[in-house]
Amino acid sequence: MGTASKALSLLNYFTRAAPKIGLSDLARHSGYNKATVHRLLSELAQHGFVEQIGSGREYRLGPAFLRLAALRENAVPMRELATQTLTELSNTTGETAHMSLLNGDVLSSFSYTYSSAHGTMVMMEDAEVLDLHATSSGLAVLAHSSAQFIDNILSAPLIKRTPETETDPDVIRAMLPDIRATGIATSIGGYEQDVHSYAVPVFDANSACIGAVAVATPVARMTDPLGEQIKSELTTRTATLTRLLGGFPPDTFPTFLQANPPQTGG
Amino acid sequence: MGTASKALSLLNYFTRAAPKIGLSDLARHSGYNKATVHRLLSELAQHGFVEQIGSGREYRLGPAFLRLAALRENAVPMRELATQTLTELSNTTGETAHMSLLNGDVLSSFSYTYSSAHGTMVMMEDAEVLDLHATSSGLAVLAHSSAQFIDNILSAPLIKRTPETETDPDVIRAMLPDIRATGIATSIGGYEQDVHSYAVPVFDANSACIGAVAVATPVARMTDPLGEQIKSELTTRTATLTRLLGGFPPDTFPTFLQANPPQTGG
DNA sequence: TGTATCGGTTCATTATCTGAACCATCGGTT
DNA sequence: AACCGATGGTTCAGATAATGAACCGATACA
Repeated sequence: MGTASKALSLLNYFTRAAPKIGLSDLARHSGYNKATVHRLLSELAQHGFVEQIGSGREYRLGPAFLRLAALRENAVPMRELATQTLTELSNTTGETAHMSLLNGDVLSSFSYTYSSAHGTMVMMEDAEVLDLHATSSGLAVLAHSSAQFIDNILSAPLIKRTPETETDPDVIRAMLPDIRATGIATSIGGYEQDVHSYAVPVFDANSACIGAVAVATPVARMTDPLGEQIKSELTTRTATLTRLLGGFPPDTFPTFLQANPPQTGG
Repeated sequence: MGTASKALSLLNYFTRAAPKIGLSDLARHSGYNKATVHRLLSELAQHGFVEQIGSGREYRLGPAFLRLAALRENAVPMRELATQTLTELSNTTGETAHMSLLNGDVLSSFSYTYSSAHGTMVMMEDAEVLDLHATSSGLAVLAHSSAQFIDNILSAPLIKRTPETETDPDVIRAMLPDIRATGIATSIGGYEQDVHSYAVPVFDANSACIGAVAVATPVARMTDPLGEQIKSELTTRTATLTRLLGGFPPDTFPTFLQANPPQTGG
């Protein structure tokens, strides 16, 4: 692995739950030598990607991301388009809609909208990391990723979030062809107990899967008719979003689901 | 320079004006070998920090920044506090207020608010890079930075943004003691013609200068009374903001400007 | 057809990164 | 006060990964 990758991978250990991390902790988690981590952190700090809190204390993410995120959003106004689609989805289904994006091999929530139709709703958090094996969004992404990526993810230890979480790589692998064929991934209580969700993939201009859009309901509220409605709204609106973002579903993606049938030629 | 720094420094070439950059361009601008740039970009791409647009085409900033910016904002809710201060500033002065943050050696606009008091206002852009030598914010930051940092900035070529832009390092250096003594930096038409601005520095918990808050008016509107009012509002409110952000002005910073006089002991 | 780009790749050379062992410091315990 | 087990940070010989000139294939243009 390249040195730059090592530096960048350190950033993945900062989460909502662990916004500040000490040098030794980071060395332990990453498996790198303390001296290495220190040097990488120094370089990251030089560019504002991390910063130290007290004098000689823990590290946290730096202000550079605010600038770069603004530039990214200016170049690719994803959030705006996504929020629009999600709002439509949560309005028409009366449930929570969210979009997640793949950053390297980390899938994290990007945007979400709630409906005011019910007293209980599935709640989301910004930048929450979604397990690829334990969420409908994760499965949707996995199903449309390269064999190498799938191997990479499934060969790592799979966390058992709930009693319902499937952690057998072979079982998960066996689920993917069906997800590919239908274009829809499902999760019932695999990530959070009492949450039932459907997800469909989002693709970029190279037809690579970059994330997913999902609609989640409390398990008790998910009936067959609601499920059908959600799947229908989800597939058509997400197909539109993919196109708005400049992306194209791959040839293998079930086209009967798309909002507009593909043009022959052009 | 470390390899990680080289990778990170590539990100600085992406701007609002140049959101997409090709491999050869990036190699030229950075001065690194094309093979090196390619390898670094590949590593950045692996982690979602850059992405390629078509098949084998230009690069742009990746989606990882959205996630990391959300985490940063969650850990350090700067934007919220800054926006509040800026809103007060633009309301009481009737002019444009903005805050900039230092990322490594790049100062960029972070947040800004307008007033509706006049028909013409100084306009700002998100993530706009502000020249350290040619803006009041930049001078405020420079004046409270280390000698090494100042040397580093002033030894590089200084862009002449307008006919009024001061580009002589020695002249700029001679301005700094006065800025340090008064706590306020001024720029009249040095960055954008017809813009007069005052800026004061913001400090972190280590008393390092992390950015600046400024109020900018059209040159024609800046009278002595307005200037005095702006400087007064700017210093007191920014001192409060620094404290809210968990920072402390250094001992050398003129304390008579601060909102609350420092406590002896504690 | 010829030229000048482009993005991307190769591989011997070499510069950079690595990591065990080392400080100095801090907080808690005895 | 002495000890312990942490912490963040530093050193330097040896291991490893970064480097860059030259290369390739593709594309665009005249």
